[in-house]
This record gives sequence, C-alpha cells and structure tokens, in this order.
Amino acid sequence: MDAAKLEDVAREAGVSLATASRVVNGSSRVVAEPYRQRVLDAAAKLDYRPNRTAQAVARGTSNTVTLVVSDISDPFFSAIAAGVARAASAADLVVTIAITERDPDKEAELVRSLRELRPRVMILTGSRFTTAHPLLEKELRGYAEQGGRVVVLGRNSLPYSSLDLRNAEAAEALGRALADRGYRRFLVLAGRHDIVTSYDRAEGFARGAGGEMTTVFGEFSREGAYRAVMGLDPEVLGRIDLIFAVSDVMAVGAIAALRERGIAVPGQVAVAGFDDIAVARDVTPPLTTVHLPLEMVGEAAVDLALGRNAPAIEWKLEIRGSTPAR
Amino acid sequence: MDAAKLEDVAREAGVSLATASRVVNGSSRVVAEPYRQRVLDAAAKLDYRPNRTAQAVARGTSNTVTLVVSDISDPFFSAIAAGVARAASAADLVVTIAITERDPDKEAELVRSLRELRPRVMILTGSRFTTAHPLLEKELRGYAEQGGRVVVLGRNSLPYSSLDLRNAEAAEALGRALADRGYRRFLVLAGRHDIVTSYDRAEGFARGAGGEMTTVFGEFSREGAYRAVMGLDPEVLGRIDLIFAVSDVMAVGAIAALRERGIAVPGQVAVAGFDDIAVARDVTPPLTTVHLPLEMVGEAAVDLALGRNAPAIEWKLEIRGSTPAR
DNA sequence: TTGTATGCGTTATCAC
DNA sequence: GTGATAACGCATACAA
Repeated sequence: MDAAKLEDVAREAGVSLATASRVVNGSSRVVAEPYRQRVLDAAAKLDYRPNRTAQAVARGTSNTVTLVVSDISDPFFSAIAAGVARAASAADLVVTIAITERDPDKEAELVRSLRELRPRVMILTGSRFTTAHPLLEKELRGYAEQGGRVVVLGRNSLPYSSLDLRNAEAAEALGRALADRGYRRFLVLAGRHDIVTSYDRAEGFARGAGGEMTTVFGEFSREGAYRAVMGLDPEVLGRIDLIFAVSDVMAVGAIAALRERGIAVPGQVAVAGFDDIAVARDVTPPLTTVHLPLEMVGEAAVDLALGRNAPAIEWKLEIRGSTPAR
Repeated sequence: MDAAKLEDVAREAGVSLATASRVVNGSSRVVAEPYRQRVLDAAAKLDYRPNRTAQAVARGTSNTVTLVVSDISDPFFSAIAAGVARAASAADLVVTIAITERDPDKEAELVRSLRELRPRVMILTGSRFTTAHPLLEKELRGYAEQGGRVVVLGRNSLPYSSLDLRNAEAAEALGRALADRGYRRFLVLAGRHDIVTSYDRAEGFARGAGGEMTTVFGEFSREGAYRAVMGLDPEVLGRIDLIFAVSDVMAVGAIAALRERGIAVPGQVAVAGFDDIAVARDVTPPLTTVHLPLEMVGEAAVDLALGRNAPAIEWKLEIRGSTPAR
C-alpha cells in the first residue's frame, strides 16, 4: 500500500487540492473552519504524511541543514553536532552530516556535491586553512548566490556568517595563567600551521606564556600527538616543564606517550589542552584546558544561519591537576 | 543567477530532455557517443548540478540513509555514526541524523516524521526496550511496506534486519575472565532493565562471573553512573571487590565517583566496562572492557540495509589495568 | 537509439 | 475563501 498523498486527502475531504494544501502546510492561513476541519479529519483518517522531497521541489528549497565536520567520532565535533541537532530539531530542520577527514580538497568536493541537496543552510566546522581554496570558494559563492545560507566556524576570510571562538585570546590567557603558576619552559604541540585554529592557539599561547618556547607539529588527532611525543628527542623532553597541546584530543595522546616513556605527569612534565571535551575531566591527572561551550557553539551556528542573533561564545579557563603550581 | 537545470543542458547540447537525463544520471547506458559527449560538455559548461530532491520525487525514493541515535555526543554512537558515514559515502548516500535523547516516545515520533523524507534506509541504533512500542512498530511497518529498508542495532523482536552485538555472550566471557582473576564480590551497575542492551550485559556478566552479585540501576550515562555510585551505601561499597558497568561511559562515571569518595581504583574496588570506546585506554587505570568494532558496526548496518551481506561483528576481551589479578 | 509526453507530490498563481 | 491549473526539476513509459 502506498502512502496517502495530498490528492487522496483532498478527495476524501471533498475539497480541492489547493485547499487541502493550504490547511496542511499552514502557509496562507485563510481557510474556512468547516473545510479546515474536514481536511484535518481526512488527513488523520488516511494517516497522511507530506512528502518533504516534493515540497522541496515545489518550494525550491528544502528544510535541511548540512553539517560538515572533519571527523564525527572526534568529541570536539560530536559535541558541536549535538548542539546543531538540537537547534535544528527545534526549528523543524533536518540535519545531514558530511565528513571531510581533514582533507581540504575533500571538503570542497563535499560542498560541491552537497549543493545538489539544495539545503537551506550549510555549516562548515572543519578547521579553516590559511591557504585559499578556489574550488571551495567557488562552490560556496554559487551556493550563497542561489539563496543558501553559509556559516563558517572559526576565524576565516570567507565572506559569510562566522562564529569566532577567539582561540588566540583564550590561548594567551591560558599561557599567562600557566606562567603565573611558575612554568617557564614550554613545548607547544601543534597541528599543521596552515590550520588556522592550530596556528591561533599556538601563537596566542606563546604570546601569553613568554619564556622558552619549542614548537612541534603533529597530526591534529590523538594518534598524531602520541606519535609526535614518542618521537621527541629525550634532550628536548628533559628541558621542558610543560606541554601545551592545541586540543584536548592531542593532549590526551601526549599524556599517553609521556606515560609510555616513563615520564611523570605532571611531576616531570605538566600538560595543558584546549576545548574541555568530556574526557578532560576523566583523564588522570584532570586536564587543564580552555573550556568552550561546544554544544552552544552548534546551536549558535544554526541561529546565525537562520538570521537570528546568536549568543556570544564565552571561553573559560579550567585549571586542573595536570598543571599544579610550581 | 539560478542553478542550471537539465532543460538548460539539453537545450545547450541540442538534444531532448530525455537524452540529457540518460547521460547525466547514467541509468540506461544507451546513448550514442557523439550525443553523449555533447551533453557532457554542455553540463560542464553550465556547471550543471542535478537537483537531488527533484530526482527523489521523480524516482519515488531518495538517496538518504537516516541514522537514529540516542545521543550523538556519546562516543558509542559517534563511533557508529562515523562508520555509517563512511559506508554511506562510499555508496553515494547522504546521511541524516536524528537524536532520541533516550526517549522511546521521541524515537517513535522521530521515525514518524523522518518518513516524510522518504529515505532509502533507516538505521535504529538507540537501545531497544523490552516493552513493545505500538507507534514505533506501526511507523516502521508502514515505512517498510512502502519500500523502506530498516536495520535495527541490537537484539530485538522487530521483524527487520538486525545487527546483534552478542552482548550477553561477551559479558559472560568477561565475567568468567574476571572470576578467573580472583574477583568474587561484584556490583553490577546497570541502566534501566527495560533497556535490552543493559539487561543482556548485566545478566550475561552475572552468569559468567558467579559469586556474589549486587545490582544497582542508574541512568545509562556518565552522570547517571556517577550519581548511582555516589549514592551507594558505604557498607555495600566495602563489601565488593569489582564494579561492572554495562558501558564504558558508565564505568568512567563510576571511577570518577569512586575517586571522589576516596576509594582506590583498582586497589580497593576494581572496575570493568563494555564497548571499548576511545577513552577506555586513556583513563587511569586503563579500563578493562569488551572491545566492539563500533565503526565496523556502522558500516555493517549500511551493508545490511543495502542488501549486501555484512561482516560478522566480533567482540574481544580487553583486560587492562583496572582489573589486576588478585 | 532518440524524442514526446506524462507522471512524481506539492506549491503557488491565477481567475472565480 | 475556493478551485482549476501551471509550475518545480527530473525520470521514464511509449512511440517513433
């Protein structure tokens, strides 16, 4: 048995297709009460469900928000996704997700093919890169020209609504706080420097912390950080008193590597991260980090896309056991 | 400027709409080379992108897979989502996510409204309940009757493809292994007993472990477990030597509570979990658990939905530092 | 093999 | 206020 269509409802109610459409989609509110009730009854009786894809074609736009993330199993992104999902649900929007695997080319390709879905909104949360990407820019421009709303997370030079997490400012405050606690010789564990988020956090931290600063690069993931720290020269490790990883995920990898190398945390080397993902409180010692209200970030992204004014995103220092005063 | 439509491509190439359609969607492969090339050129020149929603209307079905999860920020679900996303991407399917917040009624309501999108596939990963849910069953039945493919994760009595994680079997093996290591007095930290997954794991564990068994119920989350353990009678805590939490997320909450209460882990009370989410290796001590290949589970769900035969899901014991031999 | 014509389920523009 | 009817963008019988 096929699904009941609007035509069936109209026939059952003894009204025209147009009238039936008016009452079930509630656009133009002008429908006389007796007719209105008959249509509603017919729809209920037939268990009518509108076909959203058909609506999208007729209206020229869908009720979809597309969320582009680097990796949905990364707690940073899944927390944001939770916020997007909640806000979208409240606005009666459907969320589609797409994974870039941290590949700028793949991201551009995704945006390109996702346009085919005619989403109302596209939210880009994967890290921005310092290098321009012509294809991405072209696709976004085309999408926006055709009425799509774009929201980009993080500092960027794209001409769309953007949600700045003020990474540099927060990292600077963290660096200052750790310097105040007596740390002097730092290792910054960064992602690639063409990742804006990584660059801003590393640079901000250095500015705030002062002192000696060594920078090491690794993949922007737990394993990348783990490998980077495992590969560190013992001489370097002996010289530093704190590792600042540009994300909690990386900090966790760094701690694992330090342990594996027999280096006491925070006794010999302290560790700090960024994001305050759930694990930050559950590792031992609890991780000093910068708290970001990630779910709220996701909600704010949807708000922005819908043209509402989004709440400001406020970061907050979380000084925990991984960086005792010394 | 509006997007180029198929009609524009056809006109530009000097062929009919039908011919243009045939070459760009690749269905019936029969199109003479010269025409074919002209259409391709025209499409490229106009930067033509098919309108997926219109295709969905015309074809009567979309290229969408809908993923229903309890909470996307829970690592269990986000790992599965990563697998679903990967497999879907490979099959040229788009993934939409929906969040139930662990509410059976909301789940049913979601399924109901998600049907409006006419997805090809619906994957239900939220935990099954032992109590029947008429609305959910009605919606799923209707969806399936209209050609939709349903895949349900976990043991269940729903008449659709299902992916059994063999929770009871694995939990039993874990219980046996821990008994072999000398543990005798157990506390099982379970979710509600009408959650099939929780019930199976608790029951299987008890069967394998033998010995004394106390069962405590909490919300199926980190906070729920934390609260449950914080509320535990000291006398009970003094009597047990191991807590088995039915998920790693709960185990982590339990460990936090034990620490807060000043109880040494694993010195006074050992802890074991289930799932082997990423954090399991990063907490201290590393968590003994049952490894599930969660991303593979997600991929297998898509395989099943597409009528391919999915690889078997193999669990594996991971005995770690949280349960030393005694 | 190609083109014509019709249909997919809705919305929206008209007259009435 | 209501009802024909033409879009919306594409797929596909059927005829040529």
